Amino acid sequence: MTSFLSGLNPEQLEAVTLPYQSALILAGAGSGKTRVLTTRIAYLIQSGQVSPNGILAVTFTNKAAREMIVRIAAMLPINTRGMWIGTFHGLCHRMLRAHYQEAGLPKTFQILDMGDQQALIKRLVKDLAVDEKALPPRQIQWFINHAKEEGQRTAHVNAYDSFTRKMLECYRVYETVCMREGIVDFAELLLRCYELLTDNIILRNHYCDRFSHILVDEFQDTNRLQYRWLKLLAGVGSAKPAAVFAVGDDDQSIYAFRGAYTGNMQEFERDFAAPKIIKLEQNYRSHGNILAAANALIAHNRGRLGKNLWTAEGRGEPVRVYNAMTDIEEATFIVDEIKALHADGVALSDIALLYRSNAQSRVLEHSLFNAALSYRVYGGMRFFERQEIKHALAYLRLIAHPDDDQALLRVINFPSRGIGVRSLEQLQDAAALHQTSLWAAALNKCGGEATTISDETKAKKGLPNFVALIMTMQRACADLPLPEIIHHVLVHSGLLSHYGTEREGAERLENLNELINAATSFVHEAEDDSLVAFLSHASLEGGEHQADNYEDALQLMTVHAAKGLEFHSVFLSGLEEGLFPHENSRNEADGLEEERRLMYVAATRARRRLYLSFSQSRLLHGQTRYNVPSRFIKEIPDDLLKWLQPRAKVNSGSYHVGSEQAGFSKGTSQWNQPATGMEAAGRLTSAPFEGSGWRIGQNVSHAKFGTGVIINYEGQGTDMRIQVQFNRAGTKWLLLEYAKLTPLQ
DNA sequence: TTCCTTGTCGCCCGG
DNA sequence: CGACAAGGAA
Repeated sequence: MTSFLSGLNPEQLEAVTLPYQSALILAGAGSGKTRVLTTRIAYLIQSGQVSPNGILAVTFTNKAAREMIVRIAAMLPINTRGMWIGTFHGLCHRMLRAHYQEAGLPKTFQILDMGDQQALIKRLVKDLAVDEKALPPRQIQWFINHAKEEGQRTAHVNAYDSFTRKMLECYRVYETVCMREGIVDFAELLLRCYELLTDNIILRNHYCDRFSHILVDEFQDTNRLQYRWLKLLAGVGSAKPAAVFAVGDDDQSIYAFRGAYTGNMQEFERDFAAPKIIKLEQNYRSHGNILAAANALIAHNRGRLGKNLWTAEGRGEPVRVYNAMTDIEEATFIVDEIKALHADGVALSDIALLYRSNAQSRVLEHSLFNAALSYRVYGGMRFFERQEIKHALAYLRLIAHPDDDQALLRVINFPSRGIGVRSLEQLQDAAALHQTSLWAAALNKCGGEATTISDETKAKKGLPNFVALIMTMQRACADLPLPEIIHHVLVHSGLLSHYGTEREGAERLENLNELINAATSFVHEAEDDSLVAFLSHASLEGGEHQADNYEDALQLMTVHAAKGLEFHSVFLSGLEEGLFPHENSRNEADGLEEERRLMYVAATRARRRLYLSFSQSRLLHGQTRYNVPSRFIKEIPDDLLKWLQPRAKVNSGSYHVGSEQAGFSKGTSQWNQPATGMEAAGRLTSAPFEGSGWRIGQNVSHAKFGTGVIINYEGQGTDMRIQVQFNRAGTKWLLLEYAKLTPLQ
């Protein structure tokens, strides 16, 4: 039975075999954290201390949850279904579905993702006639989520100033609408579940009795509400509290900006009466120099719980540093280096190219593309967030739950069926008047009329047509299996034919087809294969469709996205003040320290080779910026670094002439002046267009608009139109024949 | 109503 | 620079 215990180091073994008690495991990067967690679960079950039903394990990502299940299944020949393993949100969702009545939710309640939530708030802001400039929807969204993550309902928020009062007003209205429409956002899943367990003693006792062992991954990322939820579920203070096994690393806490509270780690010991803190400090991933660099860097942070990683491996290679003139040259260097590594036998998929913010990826991608290196960018648009998928899901949501205004607004006129802003306004007024959902208002308006419409009466237009469509779908789909429901909806909504005729529609059609495939595999895997369950799955999972590509490709991602991963070689680009550490971190308390932890996470991703690079100039947001090297480079001892020189001749020749000059000439724009006529002309170079007698860059005068410069033209002969940028009147297209322009100079 | 031009604004990101 | 929203013209 101890087979899976062999190979553990003493600290790991101690953690895995702890007696029935709460414990905090400080697990450094690459110290075998996941192995300890999964082995602990296997050990508890194998030794008969708990049945699978008594286990609850919580993670932050679906990926981590899946990995945990797979690894446990590999160790134990048992059905993992009995255990509750999932994300905080997934587990809360599960409880709310099981007890929707006690939680005061409709049976078919739907989950809002971030995009849905933002759209809803925008809609409300419009209705409230609030000034969007003074109260940006993004900020309102942040306010609401933040309040909920602190466990605060509208009644609990202190609003002393007018700004907060306005925010609070939005929060109130938002809550009312969510209740009426039966929708729930991510933070609400947690808060609602927390309140359910607080208010309902019978339920709470049931779950407290059931889960005797609770295991938490990435504990440093928990927010205050999650912490309280854990306390409640563990029955802290009761006669027999659960044993909570919390694994985390304060040095890798990089989500403070979304509510993670590292104080949870300090308070855990006291609140959960945990007699034991175990440190896992042996690193099995990186060579010595890389670890030494990471340790030296993170030592600059204060208030750490204290931990120093070491390795039994040798020192390995030094950390390489490259100083580039421009961002383009930096990219060229990285590409050359990756080619060399690849030629030496390192798989592309074992090399990561990391950056602080997504905006940096463009230049890098450009160079990779030109060098014909295959690469894969993580963190872009996710499957269930695509426009066409959102539209399809909206129809599905209406079938399951027609009071969902959000979904209705999304597709009431898509594909267009003649319901314009006017009819929509009337509908919204009617709904507001009776305090009902739009759907109810629509039914009211159409009376019994709509229900009698059969398929032949296509002549009917507008609202009645839409109402009939949804009702027909509801009837038709009542007894169909999920994939067929989706197929039916795609056909009858007109989405398929709409995208079939659109010029860029081929990929969208493919995605819609993929949606049916996703539903098919969902039906096979999930216990509950209903439409409502699938919709929840779509919101909670977001769809990480990245495992399907097995081509050997370089990995591009942000440092945040790289957490938890490891690679043979890691390139960390853009190590410049203002970029990394990011300038926005200057205003935040603990901002710099969080940036340093981010850097620590980045460095500890590398097994064998770590490259740090920075550039003296960089084009960002359409402006060339001149940066100084990141302080983080200076925080690494010199004897661990190896400064690389720019490659000689062939390469340097091309980038010095090309990009450096471009960088400096564009540098004039740093004064932020609007482009003058001369500049515009200079960029395009004077180009006469045939037979007209005019040329681009020509200064001209117009009777009404004043003076300006020709910047473009189209057509020919009497149809020729020219575009003139006037000094006062802006840019205009004019028919050359009638414009009566006077040439100047 | 749709298409196209014009203006604004921008960080990191899981569920 | 680009994505996206808002407003004007056909």
